[in-house]
Amino acid sequence: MISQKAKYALRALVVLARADAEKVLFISDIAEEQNIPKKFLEQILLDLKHQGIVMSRRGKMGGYLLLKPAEDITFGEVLRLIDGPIAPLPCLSKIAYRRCEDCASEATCEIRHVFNEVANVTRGVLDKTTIADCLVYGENHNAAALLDS
Amino acid sequence: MISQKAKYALRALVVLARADAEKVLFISDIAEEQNIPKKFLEQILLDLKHQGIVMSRRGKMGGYLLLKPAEDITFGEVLRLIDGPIAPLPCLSKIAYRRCEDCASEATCEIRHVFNEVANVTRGVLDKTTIADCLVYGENHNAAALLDS
DNA sequence: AATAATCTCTACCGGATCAATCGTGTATCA
DNA sequence: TGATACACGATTGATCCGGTAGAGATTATT
Repeated sequence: MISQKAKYALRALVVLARADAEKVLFISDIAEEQNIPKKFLEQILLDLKHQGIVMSRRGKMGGYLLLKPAEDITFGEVLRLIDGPIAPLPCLSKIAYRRCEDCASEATCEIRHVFNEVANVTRGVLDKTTIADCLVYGENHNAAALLDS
Repeated sequence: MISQKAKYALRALVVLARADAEKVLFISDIAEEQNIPKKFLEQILLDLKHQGIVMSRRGKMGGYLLLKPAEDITFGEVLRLIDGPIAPLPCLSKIAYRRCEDCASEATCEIRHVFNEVANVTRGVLDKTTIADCLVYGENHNAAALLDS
């Protein structure tokens, strides 16, 4: 399960991507559209800003906008920075490798290859999918909403 | 990341699978071989017993053994029962579906398809891999240990 | 019958993490 | 100058994680 925070981050980025480039959006507007607690979203966008994914302008008429094109922001990137490693075991993480202390040896660890395979397939999806790939789904918003109900 | 508990569970099952069928193993022997805190492993094996994966015999000379052949115990099964759903979103779980409260509609949710794809590929690995698939790696234990060091 | 070795089960604990919320500060525009 | 935005650190309450403690039940051995 990914965290609520990561979910919010991804959805906020989609909203920003949907807006015209160069146009700044208020935190409050994004929060309202996506049902995200405003103060929580502040933190999240601040994190994304520190990681160079979005930019902000302060003061009245301030707001947020994407710093990179949506095609260049992958799900993997966002998830790693919000939730940490994607790998299911610390000894398989690329960004935060850590030995399993209780494990005698990585070569003979009985379960490591299985989770290595898991890590590879999930990275396969997450590192190739970008925020831009989500934009199509927002288009016929109303039609889809009807279908779902 | 999977939990420590799940890791222990899987490794304990591998140990049980490696023993002759019908032979009961002490918790303490499994714990020692795999560096698992004994009291914690007690709880884990009890869980696995309640789920019908292992059997126990009480009293002196008691112990645990597999209730099903190792080929029939999948990683997915064990992970679901220890760590809960494999799906990265509650609205994608098969064993514990739950609507995302903040999400307006599943059909228009911008990120749902991406995580659905993730869920499918990870389930693809975890539900086809069994405890028996791990047994080969334990065989030339010593050779592999040397290579790893 | 006593004893020792095992599993059974419930309760508990400290620390970490999660999902927010609060409050204050700072920049900017009208 | 005042209103409106973001900036940022602190705090909170709930839950989970990893593990420990201890009493009890069951069985084998002596």
